[in-house]
Amino acid sequence: MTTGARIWQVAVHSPLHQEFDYLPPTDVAPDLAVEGLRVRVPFGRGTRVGIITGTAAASRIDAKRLKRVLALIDTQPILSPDVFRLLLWAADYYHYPPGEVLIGALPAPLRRGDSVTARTRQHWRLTTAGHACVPGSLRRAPRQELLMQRLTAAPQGISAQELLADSGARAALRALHAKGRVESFELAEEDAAPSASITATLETGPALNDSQRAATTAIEAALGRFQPFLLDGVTGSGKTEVYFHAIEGALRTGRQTLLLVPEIGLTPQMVERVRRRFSVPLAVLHSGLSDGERLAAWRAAAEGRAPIVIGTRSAVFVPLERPGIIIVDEEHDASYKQQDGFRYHARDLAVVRAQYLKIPVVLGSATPALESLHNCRQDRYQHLILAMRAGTATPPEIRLVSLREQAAEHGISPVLARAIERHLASDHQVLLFLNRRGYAPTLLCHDCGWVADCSRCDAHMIYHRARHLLRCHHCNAERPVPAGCPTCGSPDLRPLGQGTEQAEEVLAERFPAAEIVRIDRDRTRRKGSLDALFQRVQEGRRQILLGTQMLTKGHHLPHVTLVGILAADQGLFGADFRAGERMGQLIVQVAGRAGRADKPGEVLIQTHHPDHPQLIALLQHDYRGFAHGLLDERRQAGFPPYGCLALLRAESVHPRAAVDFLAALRTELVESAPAGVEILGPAPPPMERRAGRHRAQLLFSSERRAPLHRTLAAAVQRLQKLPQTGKVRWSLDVDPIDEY
DNA sequence: AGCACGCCGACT
DNA sequence: GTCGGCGTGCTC
Repeated sequence: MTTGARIWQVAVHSPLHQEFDYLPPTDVAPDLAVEGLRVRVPFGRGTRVGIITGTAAASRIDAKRLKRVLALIDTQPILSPDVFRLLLWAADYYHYPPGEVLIGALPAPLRRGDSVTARTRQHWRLTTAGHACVPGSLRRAPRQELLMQRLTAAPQGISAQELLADSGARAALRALHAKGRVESFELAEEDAAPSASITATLETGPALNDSQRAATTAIEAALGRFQPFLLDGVTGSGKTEVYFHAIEGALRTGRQTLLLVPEIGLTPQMVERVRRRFSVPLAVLHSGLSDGERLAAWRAAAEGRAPIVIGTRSAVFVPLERPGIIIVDEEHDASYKQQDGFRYHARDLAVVRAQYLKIPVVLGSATPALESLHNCRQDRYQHLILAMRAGTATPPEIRLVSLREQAAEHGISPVLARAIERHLASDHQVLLFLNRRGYAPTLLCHDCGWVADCSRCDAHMIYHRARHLLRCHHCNAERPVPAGCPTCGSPDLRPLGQGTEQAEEVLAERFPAAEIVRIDRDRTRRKGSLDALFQRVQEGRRQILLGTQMLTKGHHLPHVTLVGILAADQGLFGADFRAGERMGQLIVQVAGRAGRADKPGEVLIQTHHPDHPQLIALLQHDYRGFAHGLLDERRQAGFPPYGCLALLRAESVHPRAAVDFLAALRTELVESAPAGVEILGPAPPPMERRAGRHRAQLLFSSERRAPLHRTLAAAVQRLQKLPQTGKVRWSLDVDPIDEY
């Protein structure tokens, strides 16, 4: 045995569930610490970028087949130790190829092998004329004023990247340049000064109430050690204010905050609030960025130039130079779970990362996930409960409207109709929730019962009246509305059921004095149109807002006093075990939109099941009681968080291929499966055929994690060797959040 | 995933 | 006689 490692293990972007062994380059010191460095390696016929994950004295691979690393790309690890470790842990936990996980976590230019360190960077500083300017002389141009302030405080100049991290800064900087007050210059990378110390806050927040203060105190006391918190408070209880105090706490100790938010839609709002509050550079990471922008934000976070990093799901993997705290806003939100490829859960990984970093992590929600509540019960998380803020209106009154006793006319019961009249008459807004786009979910032949079905999915096509076509909401197929029934020729084709498009029409007829604002994906496909709609709602009165899921996501709607849920039952009886939890979260989130400040709110829920125990619990404004009821059911059924699940999905264009494939796997696995691991299926998912592919799934369940994990590892091993009869595509989903 | 090798239809 | 369809096999 020699002292130096003779083999480097390298993760390469490839779907193979393994790392690859290479010989080190000939000119490298044998004791060089190489873990985490990027390398260029020969792979197959070409060459690729890889990351060194470890070293070994020997390889299982035949020496003749071993190739040599072509070149080292980095001199420092490309990822921080915690992120490196987190990614490797996640690759193992989610049974996803380590190369894809590691390389996939890098911004695109780094994935291709670009150097992380640019030679020089553009900087800006004040000119002599700029120095002569009186502070406050730009009161009518606040962005320019802010830039001037920051540049005055930094005589050595500030990098363009840092300055331009703020929205609108580009135009402001141009204006100042045109006035001759600022000039740019190039500064070598190594001379670039770290950002000036961060103290100033732009705006002071409202005074904290007792429960906010208690939460803030607990979080600040935990700075510097690992401690998960569940910050549990209804809409209007001031969670954001607690986040801001936590961020301030981290800033005071010179540490960065990683703030995770659900997918775009909410992001611009949160970013704006943070910007207004803190005069520090932000790094913002979301899916809408170009490669260059993403790299710039990533580097600002990794190099510690951005004290606050805000991002969606994938930002959980962004390295931080001086991490202080991680905050996950709306932690129950499903968008934290990646739904294809590497199916990780960013909230869960945030907790793991915080543990590695020995820092606190705050999960905030008005409707926490059952998993998080369970973790509080187990004392793994500290439960911080925010009381309703003083001065806020009493919580809205929630009532069920039974659709058994009174028929709804075009989806609106008389009780709801009267309530709408009443609230509009007092100059308020009404929000109606209907989770179904289009005009009608079915087109039916009145004579023979024919229904318009999608040819590629097991689903009805939705009738869209405005565009006069049929569309499948699962595969987006479109076709014209037939003039007559394709089966019997009858011209009497009728829309059946109700979607938002139809509700809009009905409401316009019933409430001619009100403006109807429909908000759903059909309306807001274009970028920015959602913001425009909400802007109109901010300014308007006597409006009926009608929409889908989108309406539940945290926009402030101060003039809404009545919320109506037109059809609560759709969600209650969904196929999978999370349907009840989702429905409850949805009702509470929508109800949270009703009534603010001085205007008392009212919530009406239309249902055919007014005696449903889950609905009744929600009437008492007792989400936690509701959740604990669901948890008891989960315990009895052995479902998460009392057991672990994994779902193996398979699909193929051939009708039986996916089922056969999974059946073959199952046969191989059951012989060796450890005790306590159940393998159910192959079973058809809720929609057996989708976009022309036939689907099947295998459900793995176990009370304990370890044996499940071993079974899944074995499953993946075999899956790769199984003959691919009929081109079966498969994917494994550990901790699935839905069943299709 | 790439990227090649490998056997069967319509083109200069 | 070739260009090219995507089936299957491999990557240290």
